[in-house]
Amino acid sequence: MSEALQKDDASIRASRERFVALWGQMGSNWGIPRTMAEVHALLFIRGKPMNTDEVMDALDISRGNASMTLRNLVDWGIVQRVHRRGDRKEYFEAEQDVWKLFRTILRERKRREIDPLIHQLRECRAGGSADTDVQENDESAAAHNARLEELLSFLALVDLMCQEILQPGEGSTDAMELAARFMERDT
Amino acid sequence: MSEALQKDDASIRASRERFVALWGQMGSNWGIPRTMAEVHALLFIRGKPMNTDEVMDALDISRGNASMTLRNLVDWGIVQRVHRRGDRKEYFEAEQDVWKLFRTILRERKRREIDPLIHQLRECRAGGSADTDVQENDESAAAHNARLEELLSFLALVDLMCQEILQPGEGSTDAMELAARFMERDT
DNA sequence: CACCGTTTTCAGAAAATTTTGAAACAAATA
DNA sequence: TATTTGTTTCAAAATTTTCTGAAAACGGTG
Repeated sequence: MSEALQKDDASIRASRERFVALWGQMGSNWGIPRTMAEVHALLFIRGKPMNTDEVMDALDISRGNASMTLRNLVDWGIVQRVHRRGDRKEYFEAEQDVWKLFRTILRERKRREIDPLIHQLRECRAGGSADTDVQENDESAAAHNARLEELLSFLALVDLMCQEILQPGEGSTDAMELAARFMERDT
Repeated sequence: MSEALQKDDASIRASRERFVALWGQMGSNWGIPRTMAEVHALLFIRGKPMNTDEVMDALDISRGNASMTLRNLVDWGIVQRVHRRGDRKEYFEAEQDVWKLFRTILRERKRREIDPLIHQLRECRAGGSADTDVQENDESAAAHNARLEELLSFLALVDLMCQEILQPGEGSTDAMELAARFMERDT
C-alpha cells in the first residue's frame, strides 16, 4: 500500500507542477506577471496555507520576489494572510471558491482598468465642442466623435454587465443560475 | 471660418493622439503589445485605409515593426487589407463596428488561449487514476482533483458563454438584445 | 531577364519588465 | 536594551519582450 501511496503522491506532485506552469503561462497571456500567477496557482492547488519560505522553495524564487508577489496577491484580494498561534511566520492561503475568485479578479480589473479607461475616453472626446453646425471638412469630426461614442456605449454595456455579475447579492451558489439566465434562449 | 476649422482639426488631431495612447496603454494591460494596440487604435479612429508609410510616420515606428504589426492585426481579423487601383501600395483598414471587433477578439482569444488551457487542464488531472478507493493520505488526492474539477467546470461555463456570444446568428444589431437578455432580472 | 517599388524577414539592439539579494525595518523574546 | 526571527524595500542585474534596419524576397513592367 505504501507503494501505491507513494506513486499517488508522485503523480499529484507532478500534476501540481504542471498546473502551476500552466497557470503561470495563462497569466502572462493576460498581462499578469508569470510568477504572480504561479504563486497563486501553487497556493490554490495546495489548498492549505503556506509561508514565504515554502513558496520560495517550491518555486525557486528569491525572498524579495516572494514577499512582493504575495503582497500583491493579498492586495488583489485573492490570497489571505493567516496567522498560526505559536508560529511567528505569516502564512498565505488562496481563495478556494473558483467563482468567487473570478469575481474578485473581475472587480479588481474593472476598478483598475476599465473604469479609468471609460473616464479617460470621455475626456478624450474632441475639445468638448458641441458645434455640430460647422460644415465641409467637418464630416471627419462628426465621424470621429461617432466612433468614440460607439466605443463608449459598448464600454457602458461592459460596465453594466460587470455590475450585474458583481452584484453583492449574487452568492457563489448562484453562479449557475446566473449562467442559466444568460444562456436561456427564447425558443 | 477657416480659423474655426483649423482649431477643430487641431482638436481632432489631439483627440486622436490621446486615444491612440490610451488604447495602447489598455492593450498592454491585457497582454497585447503596446504598438499593436496603437496601430489598431490609429486605424480605427482614422476610419479610413492607411498604408504602411502613413502608419510608420504617424506612430514613429520602423518599417519592420509596422509590417509585422499590421500582419498580426490582419491575422487577428480586426484589420483588413485594401487595394487601390493604380496604387501599388497596400492599405489597411480597421473594423469599424465595435461589437464585431469585440466578438472577433473574443473568438480569437478563446481559440488561442482558453481552448488550449481547458485541454491542458484536462490532461493535468493526476495520472488519470480513477482510484477513489485508496484511503488515508489520499484525502489530499481527492481534494486536489476536486479543485481541478471545479476549475474545469468554471471554464466549461466560460466556454459556453463565449459560444453563446459568438453564435453566428448574432448580428451586430443584436448586441443590445443579447445584453438585455443577460441583464433581465426576474423581478 | 533586369529593373523598380514595395513588403517581409530576422539577427542584433534597445527597451521594458521582472528578479535578486543584501540592507533596513519591525516585532517579539530574553 | 540586545537579540533573534521574520518581513519589506529597492537599486542593480538578469531576463523577456519588443523594435530596428538592412538584406532578401516579391511581383509587376519594360
